[in-house]
Amino acid sequence: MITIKDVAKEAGVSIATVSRVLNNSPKVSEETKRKVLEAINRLGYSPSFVARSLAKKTLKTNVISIVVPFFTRDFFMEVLRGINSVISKSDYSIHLYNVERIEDKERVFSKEVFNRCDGMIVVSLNIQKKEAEFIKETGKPVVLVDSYHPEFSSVYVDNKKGAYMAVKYLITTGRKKIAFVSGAINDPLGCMASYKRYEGVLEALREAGLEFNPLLHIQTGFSLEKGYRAGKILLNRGIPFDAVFCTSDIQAIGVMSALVESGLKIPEDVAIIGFDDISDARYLGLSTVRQPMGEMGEVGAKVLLDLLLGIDSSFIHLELPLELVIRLTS
Amino acid sequence: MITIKDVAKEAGVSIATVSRVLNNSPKVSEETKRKVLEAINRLGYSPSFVARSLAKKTLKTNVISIVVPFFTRDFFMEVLRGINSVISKSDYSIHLYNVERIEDKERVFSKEVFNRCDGMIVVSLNIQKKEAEFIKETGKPVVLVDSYHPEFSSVYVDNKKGAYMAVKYLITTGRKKIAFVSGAINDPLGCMASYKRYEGVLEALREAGLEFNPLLHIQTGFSLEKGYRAGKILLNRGIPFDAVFCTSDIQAIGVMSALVESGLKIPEDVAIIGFDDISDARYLGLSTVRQPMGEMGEVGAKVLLDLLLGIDSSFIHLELPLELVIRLTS
DNA sequence: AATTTATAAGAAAACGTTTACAAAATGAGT
DNA sequence: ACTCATTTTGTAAACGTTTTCTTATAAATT
Repeated sequence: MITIKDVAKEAGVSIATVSRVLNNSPKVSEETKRKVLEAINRLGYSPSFVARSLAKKTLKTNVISIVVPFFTRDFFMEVLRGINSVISKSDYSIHLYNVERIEDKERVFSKEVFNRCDGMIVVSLNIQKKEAEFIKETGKPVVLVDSYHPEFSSVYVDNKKGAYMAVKYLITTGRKKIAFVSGAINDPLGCMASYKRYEGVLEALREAGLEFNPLLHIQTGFSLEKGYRAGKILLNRGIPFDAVFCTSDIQAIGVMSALVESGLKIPEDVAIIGFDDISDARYLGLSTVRQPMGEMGEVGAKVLLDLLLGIDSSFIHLELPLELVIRLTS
Repeated sequence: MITIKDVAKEAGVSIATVSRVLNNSPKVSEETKRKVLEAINRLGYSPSFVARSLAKKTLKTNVISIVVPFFTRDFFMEVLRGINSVISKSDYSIHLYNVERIEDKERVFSKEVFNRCDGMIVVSLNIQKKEAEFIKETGKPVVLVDSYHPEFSSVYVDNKKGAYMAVKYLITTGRKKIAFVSGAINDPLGCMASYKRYEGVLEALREAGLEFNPLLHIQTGFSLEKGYRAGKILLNRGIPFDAVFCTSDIQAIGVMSALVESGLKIPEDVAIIGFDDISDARYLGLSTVRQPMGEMGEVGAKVLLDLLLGIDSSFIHLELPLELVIRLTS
């Protein structure tokens, strides 16, 4: 391994000078700078990141940790794409932590992880009191995407309102028996989206004087298959319904295929509205509540980058708008 | 910041002893071990990763770099999921590099990146001679997923054969004018999949004495929208075709919706076969060439983990099988 | 020419660990 | 009680940088 010493010898200067060139300190003559640069080139030297971090007071790692549950889901993919599009233009690289179980979450909020990065983006996970304290102690900036906490910069949408808009629209267009396919209302990892959307559904129904029928509510996973099964279950229960609101497009697509399979016409017999507006939704003509997935990621990443630059004024709580997109299924 | 010195003082021993406890060296009495552990606990000490790496000869980072182009595409997502499912069980964490442009690729094969990880998984990218030499120099293990190079462990499928199977099937079932929707044949990043599949198409046609009509070949991106447009273009050209083979399911779904929109019946008028077998394919009844996306990732990650353990016998060139899945579109 | 001031370069002390080596402490065998 | 081996502990030298002092050199002021 080639070290700064080798470079110093090759260039005929001291290691201090080499270091200064490396950190382009102004206090070094053009002449020696050239010599050192040449030596570096000749030897193909690249400074040890580890030694560097140790010597500098500030343990800069140039790494941003991203914590995301089930990162293979469409929503998280889109958020990740947004984050990545910003970060890949900086000189930070990405540490990715996929959390699917409680243990994973615990592992992430540890010194080991925080020691190795300069900042963190947490997607969709709720920050508990203990975790918040821990983060504060590390002193490193953390921004929340699709989640809210008073003490951390957050970029999010109003999930309750989104669901409210969708269900209200269904009601306005004459639907009276509205089924609801959601993720787990009490998510063990603390993803609040399903819960908030549940609240929105309740509010819209209450406002219209309609009753919420728990038998028309299915809690299930975020996949096409799970949506398909939810559709089957709803049909099997034999309770009539004329609309389905789903907490994700992928579930909605699954529900839709189950209904179509049973000979139901959409939207004549049953209207369907999803959530997210993934690209498939456009092509399938699925009505949905569009949330700016990529943008949430982008904005979150930008905010973190600013915080890392020390721009404290970039602390922010930003709500991005949702949009009800009506297509062919409602 | 709490250092090993503080712990030593608190426990009333020397820093060497603390270090021994940390690295659970056998040469330390139970009694002192307990004292040290207590002190560590009391102080909430966590060793500096950076100092540690510097002191150890072997600069272990406990990081695995994953290099993947356009990681938001279904195929790469599935591969990533496979990789992650293995790595998340180890104590390695993941550095993710998304490469979309040539510059990105150059940036990745650099000392800066290799210094910060113990090994690398490269997905779908072709390794050039220069890059291979560079990697060899670093001495760090690299495994290739969905790509092949004689000098590196590789896990891959036979793309040529996959395309051959699909097209041969179409021919066997009476199709004569077969369109081909692919990614770029000469991918600037060196993804060989489209090229290999192109070869497979040519071979199947030649074998059957059919001619390849370049006007029935569209090179485009891997998205539903691009597939949709490809379908439109094919229709607009006015050249009759009775089948379409696509290099990905997502393109196939796009093509399909364009054809259906024009009133064509599938598979009566036009048969369609995709590639990948993403979950949507099953629900949409899309015929396809299934490749074990998740498994490629899993196996690749396992091989890398073994190599990192120093098990040199785990160097491997492994071809995983493809399977032609016939559903409703062919 | 002698003094001061700027500027450029070097010497050496950090940074927080690990580890080879030396030194105690313990215990067994006489 | 005395040596010798064995275990446990401490001391100090690495690891590859940065950075604070110094010091040497050149330029500017008297």
